[in-house]
Amino acid sequence: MLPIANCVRELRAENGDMTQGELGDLVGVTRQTIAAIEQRRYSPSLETAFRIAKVFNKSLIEVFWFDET
Amino acid sequence: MLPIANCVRELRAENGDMTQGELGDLVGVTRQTIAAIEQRRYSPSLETAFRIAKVFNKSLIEVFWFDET
DNA sequence: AACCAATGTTAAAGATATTTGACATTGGCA
DNA sequence: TGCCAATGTCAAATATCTTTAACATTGGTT
Repeated sequence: MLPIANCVRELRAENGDMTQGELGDLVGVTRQTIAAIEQRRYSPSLETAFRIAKVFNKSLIEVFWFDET
Repeated sequence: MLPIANCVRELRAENGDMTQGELGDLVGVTRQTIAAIEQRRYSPSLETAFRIAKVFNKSLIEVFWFDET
Protein backbone atom coordinates (compact mmCIF):
# COMPACT_ATOMS: atom_id res chain seq x y z
CA MET A 1 0.00 0.00 0.00
CA LEU A 2 1.21 3.49 -0.74
CA PRO A 3 2.29 5.46 2.35
CA ILE A 4 -0.04 8.39 1.72
CA ALA A 5 -3.67 8.18 2.85
CA ASN A 6 -6.56 10.57 2.12
CA CYS A 7 -10.22 11.26 2.85
CA VAL A 8 -11.31 12.31 -0.61
CA ARG A 9 -14.17 9.84 -0.77
CA GLU A 10 -15.57 11.05 2.56
CA LEU A 11 -15.27 14.68 1.48
CA ARG A 12 -17.20 13.96 -1.70
CA ALA A 13 -19.96 12.34 0.34
CA GLU A 14 -20.09 15.30 2.74
CA ASN A 15 -20.37 17.74 -0.14
CA GLY A 16 -23.69 16.86 -1.66
CA ASP A 17 -22.68 13.42 -2.87
CA MET A 18 -20.32 14.90 -5.40
CA THR A 19 -19.34 12.24 -7.98
CA GLN A 20 -15.79 11.33 -8.97
CA GLY A 21 -16.48 12.88 -12.36
CA GLU A 22 -17.68 16.18 -10.89
CA LEU A 23 -14.64 16.40 -8.62
CA GLY A 24 -12.35 15.57 -11.52
CA ASP A 25 -13.89 18.40 -13.54
CA LEU A 26 -13.41 20.89 -10.70
CA VAL A 27 -9.81 19.79 -10.15
CA GLY A 28 -8.88 19.42 -13.80
CA VAL A 29 -8.21 15.68 -13.90
CA THR A 30 -10.23 12.68 -15.08
CA ARG A 31 -12.59 10.57 -13.00
CA GLN A 32 -10.13 7.68 -13.31
CA THR A 33 -7.46 9.79 -11.64
CA ILE A 34 -9.82 10.55 -8.74
CA ALA A 35 -10.69 6.85 -8.46
CA ALA A 36 -7.02 5.84 -8.41
CA ILE A 37 -6.24 8.38 -5.68
CA GLU A 38 -9.19 7.24 -3.52
CA GLN A 39 -8.10 3.63 -3.88
CA ARG A 40 -4.47 4.60 -3.19
CA ARG A 41 -3.27 3.02 -6.42
CA TYR A 42 -0.96 6.01 -6.63
CA SER A 43 -0.57 9.30 -4.82
CA PRO A 44 -1.34 12.48 -6.74
CA SER A 45 1.14 15.13 -7.76
CA LEU A 46 1.63 17.94 -5.26
CA GLU A 47 -0.26 20.25 -7.59
CA THR A 48 -3.26 17.92 -7.90
CA ALA A 49 -3.29 17.45 -4.12
CA PHE A 50 -3.40 21.23 -3.56
CA ARG A 51 -6.24 21.58 -6.07
CA ILE A 52 -8.33 18.79 -4.52
CA ALA A 53 -7.99 20.34 -1.06
CA LYS A 54 -9.00 23.73 -2.39
CA VAL A 55 -12.25 22.35 -3.85
CA PHE A 56 -13.31 21.32 -0.35
CA ASN A 57 -11.93 24.45 1.35
CA LYS A 58 -9.48 22.35 3.30
CA SER A 59 -5.75 22.50 3.83
CA LEU A 60 -3.75 19.91 1.91
CA ILE A 61 -2.67 18.25 5.13
CA GLU A 62 -6.28 17.77 6.23
CA VAL A 63 -6.95 15.77 3.08
CA PHE A 64 -3.64 13.90 2.64
CA TRP A 65 -1.30 12.50 5.31
CA PHE A 66 1.40 9.95 5.90
CA ASP A 67 -0.12 6.66 6.94
CA GLU A 68 1.91 5.26 9.83
CA THR A 69 1.36 1.47 10.16
CA MET B 1 7.14 29.13 -13.77
CA LEU B 2 5.59 26.24 -11.90
CA PRO B 3 2.72 27.26 -9.59
CA ILE B 4 4.22 25.71 -6.46
CA ALA B 5 6.83 27.62 -4.44
CA ASN B 6 8.96 26.45 -1.51
CA CYS B 7 11.52 27.56 1.08
CA VAL B 8 13.80 24.52 0.98
CA ARG B 9 16.94 26.52 0.36
CA GLU B 10 16.24 28.79 3.32
CA LEU B 11 15.51 25.81 5.57
CA ARG B 12 18.81 24.21 4.62
CA ALA B 13 20.63 27.41 5.51
CA GLU B 14 18.83 27.65 8.87
CA ASN B 15 19.75 24.08 9.70
CA GLY B 16 23.49 24.19 9.99
CA ASP B 17 24.13 24.97 6.33
CA MET B 18 22.93 21.55 5.31
CA THR B 19 24.02 20.80 1.74
CA GLN B 20 21.74 19.67 -1.08
CA GLY B 21 23.47 16.30 -0.96
CA GLU B 22 22.90 15.87 2.76
CA LEU B 23 19.22 16.76 2.44
CA GLY B 24 18.88 14.38 -0.50
CA ASP B 25 20.36 11.57 1.59
CA LEU B 26 17.97 12.26 4.46
CA VAL B 27 14.98 12.42 2.14
CA GLY B 28 16.00 9.54 -0.09
CA VAL B 29 16.49 11.43 -3.36
CA THR B 30 19.54 12.72 -5.22
CA ARG B 31 21.14 16.13 -4.86
CA GLN B 32 19.99 16.92 -8.41
CA THR B 33 16.39 16.38 -7.35
CA ILE B 34 16.82 18.81 -4.45
CA ALA B 35 18.43 21.34 -6.78
CA ALA B 36 15.57 21.03 -9.28
CA ILE B 37 12.95 21.53 -6.56
CA GLU B 38 14.73 24.61 -5.15
CA GLN B 39 14.95 26.11 -8.63
CA ARG B 40 11.31 25.17 -9.35
CA ARG B 41 12.22 23.23 -12.45
CA TYR B 42 9.56 20.77 -11.33
CA SER B 43 7.50 20.21 -8.21
CA PRO B 44 8.21 17.12 -6.14
CA SER B 45 5.88 14.18 -5.66
CA LEU B 46 3.57 14.40 -2.67
CA GLU B 47 5.66 11.76 -0.94
CA THR B 48 8.93 13.61 -1.48
CA ALA B 49 7.31 16.84 -0.26
CA PHE B 50 6.14 15.15 2.96
CA ARG B 51 9.62 13.70 3.54
CA ILE B 52 11.38 17.03 3.00
CA ALA B 53 9.06 18.78 5.47
CA LYS B 54 9.64 16.06 8.05
CA VAL B 55 13.43 16.51 7.90
CA PHE B 56 12.96 20.12 9.05
CA ASN B 57 10.17 19.31 11.53
CA LYS B 58 7.75 21.42 9.53
CA SER B 59 4.32 20.81 8.12
CA LEU B 60 4.22 20.27 4.36
CA ILE B 61 2.24 23.47 3.89
CA GLU B 62 4.90 25.51 5.67
CA VAL B 63 7.46 24.35 3.13
CA PHE B 64 5.37 24.23 -0.09
CA TRP B 65 2.51 26.51 -1.19
CA PHE B 66 0.62 27.71 -4.23
CA ASP B 67 2.29 30.80 -5.65
CA GLU B 68 -0.43 33.30 -6.53
CA THR B 69 0.85 35.78 -9.16
C1' DA C 1 -36.84 -7.21 -15.95
C1' DA C 2 -34.69 -3.33 -18.28
C1' DC C 3 -32.42 0.97 -17.89
C1' DC C 4 -29.03 4.23 -16.28
C1' DA C 5 -25.58 6.63 -13.48
C1' DA C 6 -21.64 5.79 -10.75
C1' DT C 7 -17.83 3.19 -10.00
C1' DG C 8 -14.21 -0.55 -10.91
C1' DT C 9 -10.72 -1.83 -13.90
C1' DT C 10 -7.39 -2.38 -17.66
C1' DA C 11 -4.12 -1.37 -21.53
C1' DA C 12 -1.62 1.80 -24.19
C1' DA C 13 0.12 6.22 -24.81
C1' DG C 14 1.72 10.71 -23.08
C1' DA C 15 3.50 13.84 -19.49
C1' DT C 16 6.19 14.62 -15.57
C1' DA C 17 9.45 13.25 -11.78
C1' DT C 18 13.72 11.00 -10.60
C1' DT C 19 18.18 8.76 -11.33
C1' DT C 20 22.74 8.28 -13.11
C1' DG C 21 26.82 9.95 -14.93
C1' DA C 22 29.24 13.55 -16.56
C1' DC C 23 31.35 18.05 -16.90
C1' DA C 24 31.45 23.34 -15.75
C1' DT C 25 31.51 27.14 -12.37
C1' DT C 26 32.05 29.33 -8.04
C1' DG C 27 34.00 30.54 -3.53
C1' DG C 28 36.67 29.58 0.38
C1' DC C 29 40.94 27.94 2.19
C1' DA C 30 45.71 25.87 2.48
C1' DT D 1 47.96 29.99 -7.04
C1' DG D 2 45.93 25.51 -6.63
C1' DC D 3 42.68 22.52 -4.43
C1' DC D 4 38.19 21.00 -3.05
C1' DA D 5 33.34 21.03 -1.76
C1' DA D 6 29.05 22.75 -3.24
C1' DT D 7 26.23 23.90 -6.80
C1' DG D 8 24.63 24.41 -11.78
C1' DT D 9 23.41 21.96 -15.70
C1' DC D 10 22.59 18.51 -19.26
C1' DA D 11 21.31 14.10 -21.69
C1' DA D 12 19.60 9.59 -21.52
C1' DA D 13 17.24 6.12 -19.08
C1' DT D 14 13.76 4.68 -15.71
C1' DA D 15 9.72 5.35 -12.70
C1' DT D 16 5.52 7.35 -11.70
C1' DC D 17 1.39 10.04 -12.68
C1' DT D 18 -2.32 11.11 -15.94
C1' DT D 19 -5.18 10.58 -20.01
C1' DT D 20 -8.04 8.20 -23.23
C1' DA D 21 -10.95 4.64 -24.52
C1' DA D 22 -13.11 0.69 -23.56
C1' DC D 23 -15.79 -2.74 -21.14
C1' DA D 24 -17.67 -4.87 -16.55
C1' DT D 25 -20.24 -4.44 -12.19
C1' DT D 26 -23.31 -2.52 -8.87
C1' DG D 27 -27.47 -0.31 -7.10
C1' DG D 28 -31.42 2.33 -7.65
C1' DT D 29 -35.54 3.44 -10.26
C1' DT D 30 -39.34 2.83 -13.52
